[in-house]
Amino acid sequence: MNKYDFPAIESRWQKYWQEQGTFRSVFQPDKPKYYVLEMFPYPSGRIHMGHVRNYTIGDVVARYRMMAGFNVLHPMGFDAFGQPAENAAIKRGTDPKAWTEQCIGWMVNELRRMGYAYDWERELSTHQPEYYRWNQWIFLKMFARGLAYKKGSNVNWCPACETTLANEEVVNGGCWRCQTPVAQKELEQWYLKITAFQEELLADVQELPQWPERVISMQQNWIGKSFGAEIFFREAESGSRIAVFTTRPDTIFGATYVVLAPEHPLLAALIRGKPQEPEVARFIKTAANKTRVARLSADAQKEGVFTGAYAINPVNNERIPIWTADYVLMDYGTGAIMAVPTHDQRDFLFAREHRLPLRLVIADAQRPQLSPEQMDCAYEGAGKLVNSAAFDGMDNEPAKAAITAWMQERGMGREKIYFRLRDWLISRQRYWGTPIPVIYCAQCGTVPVPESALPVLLPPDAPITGTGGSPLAKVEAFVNVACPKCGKPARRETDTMATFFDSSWYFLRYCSPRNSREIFDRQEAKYWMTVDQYIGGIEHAVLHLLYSRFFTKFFRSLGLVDFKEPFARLLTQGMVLKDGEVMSKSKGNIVDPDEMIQKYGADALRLCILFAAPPETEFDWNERGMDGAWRFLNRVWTAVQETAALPAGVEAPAAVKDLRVKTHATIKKVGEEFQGGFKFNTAISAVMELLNEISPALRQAQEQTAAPAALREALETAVLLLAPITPHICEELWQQLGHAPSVCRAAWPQYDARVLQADELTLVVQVNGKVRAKCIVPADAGADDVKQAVFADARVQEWIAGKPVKNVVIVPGRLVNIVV
RNA sequence: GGGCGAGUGGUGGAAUGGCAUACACGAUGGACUUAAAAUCCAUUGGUCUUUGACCGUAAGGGUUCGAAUCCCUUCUCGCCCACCA
Repeated sequence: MNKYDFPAIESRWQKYWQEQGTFRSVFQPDKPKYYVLEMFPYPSGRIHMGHVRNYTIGDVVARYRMMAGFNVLHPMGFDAFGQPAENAAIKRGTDPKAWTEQCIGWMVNELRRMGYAYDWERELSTHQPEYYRWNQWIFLKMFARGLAYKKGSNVNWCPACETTLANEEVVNGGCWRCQTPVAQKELEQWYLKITAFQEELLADVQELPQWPERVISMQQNWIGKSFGAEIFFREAESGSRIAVFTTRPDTIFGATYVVLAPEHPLLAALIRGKPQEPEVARFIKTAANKTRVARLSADAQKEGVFTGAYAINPVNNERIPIWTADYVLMDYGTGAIMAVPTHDQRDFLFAREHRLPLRLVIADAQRPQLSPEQMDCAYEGAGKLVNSAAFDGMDNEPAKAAITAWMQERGMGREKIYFRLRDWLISRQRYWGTPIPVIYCAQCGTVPVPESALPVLLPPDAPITGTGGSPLAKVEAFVNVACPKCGKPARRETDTMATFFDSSWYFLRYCSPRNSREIFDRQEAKYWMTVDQYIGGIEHAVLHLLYSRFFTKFFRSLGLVDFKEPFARLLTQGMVLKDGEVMSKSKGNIVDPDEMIQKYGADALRLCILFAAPPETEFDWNERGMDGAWRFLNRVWTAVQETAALPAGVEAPAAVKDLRVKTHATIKKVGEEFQGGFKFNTAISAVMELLNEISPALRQAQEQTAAPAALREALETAVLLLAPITPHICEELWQQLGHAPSVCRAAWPQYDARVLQADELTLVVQVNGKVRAKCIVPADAGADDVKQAVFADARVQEWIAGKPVKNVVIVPGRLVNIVV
């Protein structure tokens, strides 16, 4: 029997789908919808195995939903702005736009060769003015509400990319793109006030039960809400207020010194004229020059110096020294802490190094005799308060609130909540991005570009060198503009937006991608949104996925949408590794999907990548899996050919009963996985098992030169169940089995519960928990019948011979355990 | 340092309180072939006194009639966060 000719079959059906518009999705408000979305790619020019895995998972879900009768939206587009296009421009002198569009062209071709069921009519690319004008529109809406603002601050700076970075883009102290250690730089930049939504972003994770726990906890961690107290110390000489933030107000009586961050604004005044001034000034300078990584690295010594000044602890009027140390950060809390070395490990280490005093205020019930001198680490556990005046003897947990309330009454402090989340820095000193629609006028100040003047087009002729600041600043025709307010000469903002801005709302644009009047059609968005199933890499857990939630909440505040969360259900697929490592050009270990398509076909690649492991698990690429997938598809192919060659036979109920049971059990299993279990590997193995039962049935049919109906049913079922996974070969086989195309329009098979209802069951019989026999009983046998049948078994008798039966445990339909 | 997750044949993995190792890969043997490839068939956790028994899911303990699965202790690996007060 001939092997199936995948190059011909795959291109034939790809052409058919394109010509027929099989995957075009149309707004039909009365039809149940299903929106499947995979995170859109950066157009690097080539798809890699990670893309293949991501998009194949999405494609199976989309195709399954189509067959199950849903109106499916399954779009694809390109996250086209970004640095690689500029780097290509610098390296090869190409135009970023031309380079990007060429890459998009290549990728579209590769995606088509994989047979993905995308509605290509909805394709969008973020570098098109028709798209990015809405970025600018969103920016203006935020600006009008004070949610986009410019401020001078110490910002993350990547020296290699020569641009600023958002906090979320700093990974392990390095640039997320090139790993270069991030420096700090004082710059005036544009921010989006994501913190305005911090409470909602935190609370609404409750609305995301279908998200992986891991992503939820990463977001919670990132937003970082801490409950505590702000306590007002006073400087002993001047009486100026030093606010500290603590989550442990219960330890206030144990504070033995205060530490200010080196950048703390009060510091200069504190040291002025004191003998410590030069040393402290030197320390401040050194700290400022350290990179964030060096300063925050866990094993770095806690460095600090005494300022010469003292603070008064409001609760007991104690005079304690003020230090400055680089373990205190200006950008969290108040930039100042009260140090309680007995109950905070960092303070403990610092106090020991600098011989600062310790006082125990929480008793450790395990070690009641413990004195501060004996401690070799801080006691951070619970206990009763000691050395804490009126609060002695109170449990420390209730003491937190009690002390805070007590301080609040006396004006010594107040309850306070701090978040770790910072506003989102979006200015980038790069060319290939959305121009920020703002004009600076000497007279009118910062003036937003009027909506009617959008889009602010990216000029095509900027000099891209990778150095020397924003390329747009060098384009006179772009920079020089009349002030929209007063008409006098003014200058445009020359920074562009971070590209994560572009991807924070693209899922809404897909609902009406050609709408030129508004950002999206509200009716269509209301119909299609929310995204029912979103699929992408875990690396976006606190980047794209947080920003998209933020934008959605902003749109809701504008009344543009009426839902809280954009992605109802999220699947984070694992990485595809090669020899235990991430595939990368520099390691030279890239497996090219195109090569696999040429050698084995797109269907085999799709099957292989889904069968290798459950979708969340990372797995190591192995080409042997391709052989296995190819072999399986050929077995299916051959089985259909051979069955089609046989005349239809008479049903022989007894002989084919098992095959029918298997067929319907497989429908049940595969349907469950496609609906949400998403263990495609076991769904595929279920179909393989079905084929393993089809093979002997087929051989028997060939001997009798007639194909029983159950055999046909089993084969047709296998083709339908495989159709979402390996669509090309299934289209071909579906036709060969005598059906009109397309298999995508065929109804998803339903299992018949009556077929699965067996009249006889095989029970496992255990004696003392060990399997000793198997016993066939009628399905409707009662406990007594089962006992009788089991005890009648000769092997069971052998094992219980002469021993008194203590207990018999019966698990209906499964097992009997006899305890002797 | 904190949090989360994982550890099962030669390999990827299945089983999430009820037959451990489904399905596949690899390996071995056989059929077909002049030969090879492909295909098909069989075997494939370990040990032993091999028609069968015992052992076996990182290690040890516990709960249970019954544990890979639940609980405790330990070890190893992975990921995330991390002087966040």
